Amino acid sequence: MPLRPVSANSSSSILPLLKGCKTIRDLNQIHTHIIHRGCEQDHHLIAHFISICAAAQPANVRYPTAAFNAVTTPNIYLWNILMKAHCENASLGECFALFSRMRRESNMLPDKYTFPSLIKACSGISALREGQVVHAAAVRCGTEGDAYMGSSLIDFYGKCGEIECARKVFAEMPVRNEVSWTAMMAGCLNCGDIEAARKTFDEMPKKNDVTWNAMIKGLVKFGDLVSAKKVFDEMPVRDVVSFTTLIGGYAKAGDMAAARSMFDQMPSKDLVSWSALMSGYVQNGKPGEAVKVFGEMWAMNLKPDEFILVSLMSACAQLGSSELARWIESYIREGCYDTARAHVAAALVDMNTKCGDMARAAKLFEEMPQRDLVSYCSMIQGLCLHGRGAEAVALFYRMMDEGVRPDNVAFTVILTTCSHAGLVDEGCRIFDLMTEKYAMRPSPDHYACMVNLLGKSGRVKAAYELVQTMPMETHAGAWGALLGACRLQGDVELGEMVARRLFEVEPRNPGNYVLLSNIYAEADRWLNVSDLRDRMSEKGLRKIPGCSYLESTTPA
DNA sequence: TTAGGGTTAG
Repeated sequence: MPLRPVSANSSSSILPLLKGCKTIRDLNQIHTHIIHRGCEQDHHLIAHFISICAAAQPANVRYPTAAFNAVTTPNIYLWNILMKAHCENASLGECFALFSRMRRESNMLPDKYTFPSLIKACSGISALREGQVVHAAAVRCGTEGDAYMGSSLIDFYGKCGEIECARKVFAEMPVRNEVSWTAMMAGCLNCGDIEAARKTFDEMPKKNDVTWNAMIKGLVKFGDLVSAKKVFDEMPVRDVVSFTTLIGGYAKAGDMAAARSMFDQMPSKDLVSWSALMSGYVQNGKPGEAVKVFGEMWAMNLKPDEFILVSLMSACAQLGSSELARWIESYIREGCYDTARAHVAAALVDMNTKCGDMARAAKLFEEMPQRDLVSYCSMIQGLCLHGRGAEAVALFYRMMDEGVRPDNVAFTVILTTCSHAGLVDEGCRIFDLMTEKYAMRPSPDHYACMVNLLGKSGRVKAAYELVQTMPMETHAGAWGALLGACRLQGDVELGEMVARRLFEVEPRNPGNYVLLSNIYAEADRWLNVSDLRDRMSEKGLRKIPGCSYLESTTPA
């Protein structure tokens, strides 16, 4: 932002310039100005500086903290502004460190403006114990009767699933407003208690847009689109959020025709609504449609944000188009987007691996300031996709060494990789790590990966023993994989036993009958084959014939 | 100062 000359030696001439700042670079120039003009002790100006820093990109708390540190006697207002900036942009640890510093360095008590932002920071990551500490401190400071405080606490307990605590705060509030009622209702929805949410909704003395939209969202979350649409229709005035919530609901339910129709009915659209439509197409495996929507936006001269670009990259990854991938990358570079942001960086890596440019993906991956779980998984999966199983396993170990904790998805990715690459010992070691080091309960999918892995290497008995240790009921995925392994190894006896279990849980899946039939056929047990085919006909089951591109295009 | 909509990996 170009600086105009400042005429007066006062904060009033700097303030308008400050309000126009969008990036940290702009703020850097203004800060120089503040120092140069000797306005460093101006509480009003510094407060504005801190809150604008908190909203600027890239987010950063060191800079506003430095401006704050230069103030010799900051008042409570300034402390609270800095606290809010931390709560919005720093880790919870840094927020608490600032809170301790405030208690230590100032002789002021935190007030009713200090606590809501701290509580909100705890709600954001469902940090129940930390939030309870803040709640206790707020009680000691005598701020608990405040409406903002109460609403923050209701929201916090609701988001942490502690609905009884939320109710207690709500019941004890001397004055409730729309925010506290809505937070209470959203808490019920978060805990899955639709009836209680509905009751709260009906009992509310006054509703606003946020209330109505929270109710729609809650119904969408539980897959009750009919009720969600009914509430939407009952709303006195529908805003862009109501439409977008419903678009997301239809997309989640796989009804993209309804989502598109809702989108077309919107009186006005914002970036979030465009993003909801695009990601809907991506999630429903319609990348071409997503790219078309991007084209529509492009034609309207709208500048996409990072959310939209991530969806576009995901669509491109599904299409596998290296040409589009190159275009997107150059567009992102020229548009001054922040490629270091976790979602953007991970999507870039994923897109490049799936569009065939492993070298580019690896370069982007290594250049990331910090690699998170998703980018590691994208890269591991990319290596698997390109038949580089051993490197994928090595990367998985590097991820753990870097202190990134693998989750369920990460274990599925790496176990699938081991299975594809035939890395039996590695797979078994990683499966043990999952249960022993990380104390995680493997899902049926993880068992299915292990069965595939053991089965492919001829260890069908070990696969069977593993499936028997599964704590859940007979699971079609894992047992189906075991039947496949029996066929591969020609184990008729075990195959019969496994098939019996599968026929119980999936009596109408022809695939299981066909697999067993193939096992019999390969053992020349034609009488059994014929019996099994009779059973299939009795049940009216037919296997849909498999068809490959080669078969369908080869002349007979 | 508090409550509502969209993003990534299996």
